[in-house]
Formats: sequence, C-alpha cells, structure tokens
Amino acid sequence: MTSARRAASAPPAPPLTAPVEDYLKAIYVIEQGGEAASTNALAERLALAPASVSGMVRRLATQGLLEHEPYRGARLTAAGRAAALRTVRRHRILESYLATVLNVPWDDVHEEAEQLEHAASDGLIDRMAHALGDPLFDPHGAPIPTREGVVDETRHATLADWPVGTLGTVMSVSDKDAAMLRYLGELELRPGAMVQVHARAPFDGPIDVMVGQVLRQIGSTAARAVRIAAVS
Amino acid sequence: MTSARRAASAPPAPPLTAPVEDYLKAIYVIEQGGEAASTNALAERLALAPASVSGMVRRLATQGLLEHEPYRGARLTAAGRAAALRTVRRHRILESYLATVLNVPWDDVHEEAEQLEHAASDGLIDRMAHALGDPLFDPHGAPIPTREGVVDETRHATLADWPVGTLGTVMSVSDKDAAMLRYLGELELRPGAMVQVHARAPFDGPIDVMVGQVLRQIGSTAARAVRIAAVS
DNA sequence: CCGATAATTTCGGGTAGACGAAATTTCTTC
DNA sequence: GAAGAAATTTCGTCTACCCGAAATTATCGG
Repeated sequence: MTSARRAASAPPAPPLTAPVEDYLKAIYVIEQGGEAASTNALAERLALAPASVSGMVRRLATQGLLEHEPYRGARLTAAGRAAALRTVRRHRILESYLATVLNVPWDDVHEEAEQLEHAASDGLIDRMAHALGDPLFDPHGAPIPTREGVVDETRHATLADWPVGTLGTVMSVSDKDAAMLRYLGELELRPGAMVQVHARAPFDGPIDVMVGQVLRQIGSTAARAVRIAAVS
Repeated sequence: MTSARRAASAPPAPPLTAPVEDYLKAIYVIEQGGEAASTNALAERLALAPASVSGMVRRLATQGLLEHEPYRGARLTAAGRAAALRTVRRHRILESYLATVLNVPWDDVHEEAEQLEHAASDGLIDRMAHALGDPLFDPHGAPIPTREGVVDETRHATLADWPVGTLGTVMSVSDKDAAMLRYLGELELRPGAMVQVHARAPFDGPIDVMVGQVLRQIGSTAARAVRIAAVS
C-alpha cells in the first residue's frame, strides 16, 4: 500500500471505490431494460435514499462515467460502461467459481460475490476464470463479459410473457433474491430446463407450466424472474 | 444488505470496518514482539500518519477493543484480540488457498489476501479451509488460528540470531515484502528448509549459511525475516 | 391548460477516516 | 536536572458517502 503504481503517460484514472462500482453496475443492469436509469430505480436497487443517488450521479457525471440530464435519468458513457462490465465480469466469475469449485449454495453465491467483486484483483479473477475453463455463463445463466468487455446482451423474454404452447428453454434466472432462487430451484427452473406454458390465468394470474416432465403452477412474480428462449 | 441479522439477546456488536480490522491486526502482530504497539510503529505498518493513528486508537479504546495509555502505546483487550485473530485467520487461510489451489505466486499472495480478508464471509473462509484439509500453517509458515481463536504463538529465533553450527529448520518467513519473499525463495529459504550457520561477520554483517546442500551468503536484514527452530 | 401527484433535486447536516501543523509529553544526554 | 530530540497528541480541516426535509420539476387526469 505504500507505493502508487501508475503509467507515466496515461491519465491517472484513480481506482473506483466500492460504492462507485455498485452505482455503475446498477445503472448498467437497469439500462439493459432500455431506458435511462432513473434516480428512484437506482435508489431502490442500491437500497439508498433517492437524495443520495442524486448527489452521486451528479459526481459521476462530472467524472465522465455517465451522462445525466436532470430529471431524465442517467446513462453510462463508454468509460462508465467499461467499468461496469469489469465489475459484472468479476461478479459473475466469482459466482461461478464459488458455486462450482467451493460448492457454495446456489442462493448464497450472489451475496458473497457482491462483497468479493470489489476486493479481488484482475489477476485473481482471470485465474478463477481459467480454472473454470473461461465459462460464458454464470450459474444463474447470466452471460460473463470477457476481459475486453464483450458480452452477449440478448434480451430474452420472461416466462411471464412466454406464449402458450411454445416449447422453450430456461436461459437465466434472476439472482437478486436468494429466497426466490431457492424456490425456483425446488421447481427445477434452472438454466437449461425445458418449459412449455399450458395455460395462463388472466390479470397477472398464476401460470400452468410444464417443467421437464412435471406440471407446475407458479405466480407471475416468480415467472418474471425466469428468462426463456425458443429451442432451436 | 437490507436486513440486519442479530441475536435477540447479545449486545449489538456492529461488524468491524476494514480499517478497524487492519488496525487490530497490526496491533496484534506488533504486540507479538512483546511490548505494547506504539503509535509510530502502527503508523509505519499501516502506512498512515501518526496523527491518524492517535485518533483511531482513542476511538477503538472507547469501544473496548484495546487499552490505551496515552504516550505508552496500545494493547488489545480480549475482545480486540478475538477480532484480530479472526482477521489473521482469514488472511492466512486466504493465502493458503490462493497459493495452493489457484497457484497465485508466493509473493503476490499476501497483497491479494490483504484485500479479500475484509470481504469474504466466515462461511466461505471455512469452506476454503476445509478444501485445504484445515491446514495449521500458511504458505509462509505462519500458524493459522482456529475458528475459536486458538493459535500457536511460539516466538522463534531469526536466522540473524541463530547460533553458529547448530542445525535448524526454517519455520516461517515474513510475508510483508514481496521482493524479499522472491529473494528468499531464490535462496530456497522456505519453510522446511534445513539451515546451518557457518559464520557471521561482526557488526550486523553478512552470514554464511548452508541452505540444504548449498552455502549461501545473506545480509542481516534478510536473515531477520527468516525464523528458525532446532531440528528435533 | 391547470391542479394534484410523483419524481427529482437541493440544502443542511452527520459519520468515518485521513492529514499537516502546532502543542505537548517523554526520552536522552550532558 | 535542564535542554534538545523524538514521540505523541490535539486541533482544524478535508473527502467520500449517506440521510431527511424542503423545494423544484415533470407528468397526468380532467
């Protein structure tokens, strides 16, 4: 910790703090939904007061990590996106490593990675990735960005919107809520599972769905946490 | 991060911050030398200004983690010692895991563990320890405290003080300085190596020492980083 | 187009942790 | 035992984040 290591020519680029990495990652995820990340959406995702988010967003905008039109939400710049993808990569490789090598339970992996992603060095992350054979997806099915920041951002439909009758396969499940993950795991709704919606009750009602060989009923909230693609 | 998990009866005991863990660990290590940890020694070890240390030490004393007689140095209380040993355990298990399982170079392991020790959960640490067969020593030969805080604190002599002629074995090497570690590694001065001092130049001069089958000359600074015990 | 409501920002303030300069205490040395 | 040096503490200040309350702006129903 005594010496600073810095290229002679390149711009200083101080390392990002853990909170900043969390903001950028959250904005990245929200932006995947299409629109700019609103203050409220960020505040909820980060479990912070909206006032705090306003302040931080302004600061990050002046640092060139994002663009912010007041009252209109935030969007990552190229620099911000690169930083966010770096954090996402760390997070997902850590999740993969913990689940695969250390047998950390499926539903604990997210929390643990959330802490470690700010502490592990790039070199360590690469070692873990290598030990896993450089996987393309994490245990929840989320794509892992490469070191260079390349990532598949295909937006899959959710089980809540999947058409009745069409055969599909689970691509990913949301890792935000451990209890939800446990529930989905019990239902065998894991990446790779085959599904076919048999019926859907109106008004956001429960869904009858074949998971593998078993017919299940699940609510719309859980269904929205499951992403589906057509089988080829 | 939304919910706090806390025993109903026990005192709240907020989790310690990373800086606080660093202070406690540093005090623990310095105290191993016998005397209380002085402000200057702490400041140097933590790479902070003495003024900063003064302030923090006062705060930690009011929290019951250490006892501080102004101008006299700090000593850990039982609570502070327990917290320090928890951090030391994390650090050394992480070092062991990184070196053994992920092949992180001997001299990088310390830096990496220094960051991770504040982020990894107890459960993860235990999983790593288990995967390693619950080792008693880390790659530098330092003893690993148990979950319960039991640790061998035997104080071994350094190679700089080892008597001429007596056969000894390397118990541990200091992990503070990566360059020093690399150097000692090249000289085969690793835990387990057999050594015998042949001659010692006066006034802190170089030492002639047999390491395994090879006669080496090393300076006193490097020799002080190597701890020796008699062969049984 | 106007008010009500919702979202957002601003404002004042708090905590943790760090620093340099100046004051204080302790140590060392005659 | 006093004077100078060294170690330590105190003091004022700084930065990064966070918050609640109040002010502001956007939006939406009529």
